[in-house]
Amino acid sequence: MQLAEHSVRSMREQIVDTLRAEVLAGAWTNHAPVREQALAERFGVSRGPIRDALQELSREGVLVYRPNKGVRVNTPPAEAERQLLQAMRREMESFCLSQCIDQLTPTDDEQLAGILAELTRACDSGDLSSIADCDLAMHRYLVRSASSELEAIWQSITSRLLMDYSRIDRFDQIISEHEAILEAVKQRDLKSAQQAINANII
Amino acid sequence: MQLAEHSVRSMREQIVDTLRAEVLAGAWTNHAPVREQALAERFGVSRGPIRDALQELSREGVLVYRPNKGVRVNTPPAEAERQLLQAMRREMESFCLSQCIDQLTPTDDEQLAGILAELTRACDSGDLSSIADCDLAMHRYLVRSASSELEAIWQSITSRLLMDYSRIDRFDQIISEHEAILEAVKQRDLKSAQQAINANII
DNA sequence: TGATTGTAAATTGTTAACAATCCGTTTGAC
DNA sequence: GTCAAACGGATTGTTAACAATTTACAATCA
Repeated sequence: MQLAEHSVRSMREQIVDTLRAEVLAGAWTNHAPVREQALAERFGVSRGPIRDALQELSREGVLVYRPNKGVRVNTPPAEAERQLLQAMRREMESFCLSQCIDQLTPTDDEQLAGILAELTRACDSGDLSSIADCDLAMHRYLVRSASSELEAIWQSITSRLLMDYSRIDRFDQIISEHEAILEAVKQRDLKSAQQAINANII
Repeated sequence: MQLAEHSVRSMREQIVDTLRAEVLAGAWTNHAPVREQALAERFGVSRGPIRDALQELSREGVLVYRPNKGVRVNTPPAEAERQLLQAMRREMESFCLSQCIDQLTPTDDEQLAGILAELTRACDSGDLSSIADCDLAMHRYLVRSASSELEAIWQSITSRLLMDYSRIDRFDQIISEHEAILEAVKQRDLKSAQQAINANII
């Protein structure tokens, strides 16, 4: 189960991942526009790579782009749309599990356990940005293990849900849900793993 | 066949739409890499907007990007993946139809009829690029009518299917399938329209 | 006052030059 | 002859300057 070469991450990808984590964790408001120059100075690069990153996040649904006016944080979807997006996310993750579960190695189990450990730490310290990051990282790992092709669609769906982690009040529930996923995956029990994932996607 | 609000299209969007139509119609091979300079000269702009367009098409799944090596045309998905993508496309278009069908106006009917007319012309002249364009345009119109938010995801799914229009041998079937869709939509008959669309997505 | 136009600053869009990287070919040692 | 290092052209990645557009605000007029 070989993942894509992670060592060679372009500048753009790093910026994209950083900004996405911040937006999805609710660190940005959608009232003020995002300014390219400010981000360029923050990351120590020119506006070029910043524009690339903002464009990618717009395509992904985290941000909204309007010609000559820059980008803003997207707004959460209407209820009916949200339900469709969640149904698609469930269907997708179930499929990816069925594709990859029998090809996972103990190394993958360790990777997932590592993410879970980090999630636990994040919950202890109440670091919302890190909680959001770890929660999604676990799901993303399984999707990517099945198909890097589907990962982009999964990310696009998940980003558009704009889940509000700041309204979570029971950190222990998040942890136990992800423990259940990891346990089922470790035992290569497809049905249980799918159930655990469906229970986690609410 | 474009909605009014899209009359002001940025340079990037125009390039993206042009290149996507060509790739999806099978006009490009995936053996040779796509060169930025050649496209820049063809469109009469610098490499900047070209890079933007190629990046967007990569995110969408039409092309595949590799750092420092440019982009290539994507390869069709494996069979299991293809079936998942099609199931998601069906689910999505059914949902969008249910959302928009009661809010469509006679103007929309005319727009759709116009696309169908163009599709018929394209089939008569055997213009594969135009056939692909019109086929997708009809579905896109209905998706966009329901939610511009979902349009990007729909496009991403549809692009990755990399449907091979060059293997179509019965043009009359495409036309009649789309006639059935238009007829059901005109009568605001949700069930029939959903059936007609499901029958068309093979 | 309230609306409208004109102007300047701020911001995004585009370009061309330069830097970094890749890839095929040559060169040279063994 | 084989292999590997080095060279050079081609291509992508980044930057800074410039152009086009938007926005905020002040001046003008009814």
